[in-house]
Amino acid sequence: MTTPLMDVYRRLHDAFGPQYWWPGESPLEVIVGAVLTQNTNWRNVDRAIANLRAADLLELHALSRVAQEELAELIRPAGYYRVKAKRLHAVFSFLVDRFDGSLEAMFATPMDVLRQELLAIHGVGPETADSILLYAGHLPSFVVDAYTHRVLARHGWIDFDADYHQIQDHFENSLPAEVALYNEYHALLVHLGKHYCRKSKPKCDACPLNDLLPDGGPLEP
DNA sequence: TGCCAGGCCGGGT
DNA sequence: ACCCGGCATGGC
Repeated sequence: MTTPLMDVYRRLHDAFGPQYWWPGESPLEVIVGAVLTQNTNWRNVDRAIANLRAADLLELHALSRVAQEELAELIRPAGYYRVKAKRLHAVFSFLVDRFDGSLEAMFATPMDVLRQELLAIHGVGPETADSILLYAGHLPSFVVDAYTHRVLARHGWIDFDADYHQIQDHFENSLPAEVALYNEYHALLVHLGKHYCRKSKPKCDACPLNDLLPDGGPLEP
């Protein structure tokens, strides 16, 4: 079976190749990155994570013990550093209290149940929860972000006012529930968004999806 | 220089 | 049920 979104995936994969997202990083590091990258450039997040690594803090029990102000200073390059320090601590407390610090135990719980539990953590919204499920837990939850929304809306495949779960359902109903596919697809959409679908750039000549635009070019914004 | 980046929360209408 | 401001650093 083939669907328009499968075709789009093939186009993106042919054009950009595999993205190797979050390769070789520990699940914990992925979780930390998922919080730090909220509305933030990955380059800044990388600096913050490098600080944590240099401080020998990329380990749950060390992280859950470090003072929030100290954590805040270390993650400063990632921006919003005070709120993110709070959010990270909320996540660490959850991992320790609910699963005794075992990520393996956490990801063994049924995905839909776990997703609801993650969403209940202060500072974890749908994209962060789905990123944790997919990229740290290797569970098939499709990640939607601002780029996903913009790319699909500009092409007329969804309404501009479609909400997170409408967009997620659109993907999950159009694709086989495969972790590798979800992983690669989201990463490819981010790549496309960064290079060809910026807010300030409604159209780009080299965009591999140009011939899929509606007549008259991309719908604004 | 202003705008943007792999969101989310809380308060006001 | 929306809508909007706050949160903050760094790159182009």
